[in-house]
Amino acid sequence: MAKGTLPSSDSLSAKAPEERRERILRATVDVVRTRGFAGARVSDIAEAAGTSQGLVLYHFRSLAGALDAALTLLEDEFYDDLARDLQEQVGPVERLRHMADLGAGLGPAVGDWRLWLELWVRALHDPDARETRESLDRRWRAALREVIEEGVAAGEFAPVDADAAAIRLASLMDGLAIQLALEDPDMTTERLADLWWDAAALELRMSL
Amino acid sequence: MAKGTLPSSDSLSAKAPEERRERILRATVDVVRTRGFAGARVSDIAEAAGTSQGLVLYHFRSLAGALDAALTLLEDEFYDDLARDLQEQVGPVERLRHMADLGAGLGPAVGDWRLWLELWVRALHDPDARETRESLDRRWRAALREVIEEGVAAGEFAPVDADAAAIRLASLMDGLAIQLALEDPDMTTERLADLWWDAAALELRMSL
DNA sequence: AGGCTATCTGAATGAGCGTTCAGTACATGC
DNA sequence: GCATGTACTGAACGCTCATTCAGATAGCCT
Repeated sequence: MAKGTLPSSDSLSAKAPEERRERILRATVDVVRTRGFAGARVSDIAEAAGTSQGLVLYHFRSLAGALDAALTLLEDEFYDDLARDLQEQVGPVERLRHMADLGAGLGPAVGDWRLWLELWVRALHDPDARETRESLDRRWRAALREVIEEGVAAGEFAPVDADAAAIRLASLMDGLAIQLALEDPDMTTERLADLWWDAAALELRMSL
Repeated sequence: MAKGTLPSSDSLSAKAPEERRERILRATVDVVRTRGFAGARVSDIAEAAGTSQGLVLYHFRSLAGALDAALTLLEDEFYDDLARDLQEQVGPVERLRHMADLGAGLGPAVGDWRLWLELWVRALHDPDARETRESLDRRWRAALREVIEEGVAAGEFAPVDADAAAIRLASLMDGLAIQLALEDPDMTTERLADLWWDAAALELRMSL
């Protein structure tokens, strides 16, 4: 007992290999979150996952491979979370309100904005990351545009240019989130949600 | 001839040491712009400056020292450029218009948004960078707020909450600029300037 | 002239880190 | 039971890169 691979009767393992792989992926995301893409070391990941360095490389071929895999995991989860989250809301106003909360980091979905910052900078130099972030952004913007169009159709919002409104509101969210991620003294989650919501009201001529 | 340090009679040098130091600083900024903070190597800087690695370390003690110095150079120039640039404009509307152009990367001032992205991420992990970016942001936001207050006082803008409007417009600029920096297919300098200007018009109830 | 200091170079050093590899343990099929 | 493949480990390798260092050069003071 108490050695490398544990037999199926032990407390850990079970369907060991896949579970292990998953653990490493989670660990990779965590490490990127705290150390950043540039600061992520194989040893950090291994330690965070409770495995050897060798295993990280065994499953993902290289550090870059692990980082890429973590990126796509993130992308997939973002899609799923966003879709599920928005389905739960009923009208356009509620959905929009919910998106404000998501951006402010309240919902479980989007996760940490620090990761987004990291992704952006990695996208500056890595084509894979560039594509991932573009895809994520498109998705988020499209969701926003749909909500806006829905609201316009329902007569809850003024008949605005949905495309422009969506890109502006999405960008505003990004910009506000930067301050939040960097812990700017005059930005909090509540203030972010308020500022964004007010901007949305203005943009869409909602009666507050 | 054609060896290490050149005598004062030669085509280069003159007040050599300071000039050399400056060259290295410029080179550092350039390298960060293209390779990023994380990718900047002493050898890159030396090569870009046309000097030896040794000299970079001689002047700045360490790579981190050079990066820090480049950061403060950036900060100083940003202040100067911004102040000078805005002084040249006459009314609040012109100034605001000018800020839109600055953000879009037209003026010579602000420089590349890629650098800002890099700064943000560095700020996530380095306290010095955090302070620099906070200071830069405060400055930019303050300038924006002043222009807004000026416009409100002159009756050109509606009597809005200048603080909220400034932080929103500044954040929107950041968010839009991210797309620009990442060369998102549906963002251009013109579109950025337009989107931002429209948002400002909306926010401040300017009659277009 | 002869030290002294500032400036500058190129090679050497050594640490950090990704990747490779030889080997162990276990499971499965024969 | 034996071979084979998968999962996994820890040590070793080798490369990149910041930093150190032993000089070289040129002005400056005396």
